[in-house]
Amino acid sequence: MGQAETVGDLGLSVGYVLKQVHASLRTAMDEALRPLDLTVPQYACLELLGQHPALSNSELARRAFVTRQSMNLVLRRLQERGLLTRPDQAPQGRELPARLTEDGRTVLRQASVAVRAVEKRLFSPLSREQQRRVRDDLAACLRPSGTG
Amino acid sequence: MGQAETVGDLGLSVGYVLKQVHASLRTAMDEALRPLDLTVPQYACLELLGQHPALSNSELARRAFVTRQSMNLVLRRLQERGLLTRPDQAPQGRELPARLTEDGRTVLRQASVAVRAVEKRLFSPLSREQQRRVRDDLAACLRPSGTG
DNA sequence: CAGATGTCAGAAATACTGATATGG
DNA sequence: CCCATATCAGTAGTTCTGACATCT
Repeated sequence: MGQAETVGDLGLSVGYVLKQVHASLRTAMDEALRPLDLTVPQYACLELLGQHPALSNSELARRAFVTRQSMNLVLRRLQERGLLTRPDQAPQGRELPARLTEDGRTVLRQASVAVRAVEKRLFSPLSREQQRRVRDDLAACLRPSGTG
Repeated sequence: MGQAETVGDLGLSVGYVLKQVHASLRTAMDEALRPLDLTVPQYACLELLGQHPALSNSELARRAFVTRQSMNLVLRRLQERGLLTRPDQAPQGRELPARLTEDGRTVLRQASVAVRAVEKRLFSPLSREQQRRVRDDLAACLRPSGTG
């Protein structure tokens, strides 16, 4: 092993470790949300609407890291289940602001509890101070993001 | 008001920030690997084989966070391109250990350079010390829970 | 028999691309 | 005209599920 120029060990790569934790989080969230019949994108949609009512499809897609097309399907499904409503006509422009129904808020509350429990368990090896530091450090990598 | 029990702000959730950084990393890696005609799973496969020769399909799938079926397709594609080889017959058991070809090593070297540049840029807001700390803290979240 | 592996097949969700229409 | 939005359509890559055979 004389490769000093390469990363040498994937375990030493911040990106690879990040991917591992993300995969663990995703899997755990899937399991936690399954009893509520929610996928992660569906939960993300509800959570976003809970905190930012009347977001449009495109805006929800951006914040949930999915395409507009995918978020469109998510919105339809959640609307079918009566968890949210969208106006038939755009109040202004083309945006159709989505809003949670009473049922939607109820499901969101249950989902939030489940997801927060998952996060708490996953990051339990870290102190609150460490968790705050990790969050802030990671957030610092998003600001300059010319990447998009 | 009245909802003081919820997270309140997704930006304060370690998981959400983690997801954002992961999405940025994934997008940037996609762009960096496109000129080499490699997808992220394909790159992951090459990188894993570069560091751990003769890994089997199932083992590669686990470490790359994809299903056996998906990794099977990845291996076929890379084999078609002559970047790796697999024995026609299993040396022992059912495992078909994959190995990089000379071309595979060449492509991997180029891909590694590109990906490391992406990581370096993404985490540039952090000092080397901060990067090390984030990596170690995240790694600490992987040891206990066998979730993923 | 149990367990891991490789592989095949079908259904489902998602992304990418392109196109259309509408509104600012 | 340019841009963002909503939506539809087609293609592709991925996942999930189930299944089967092989080897330890």
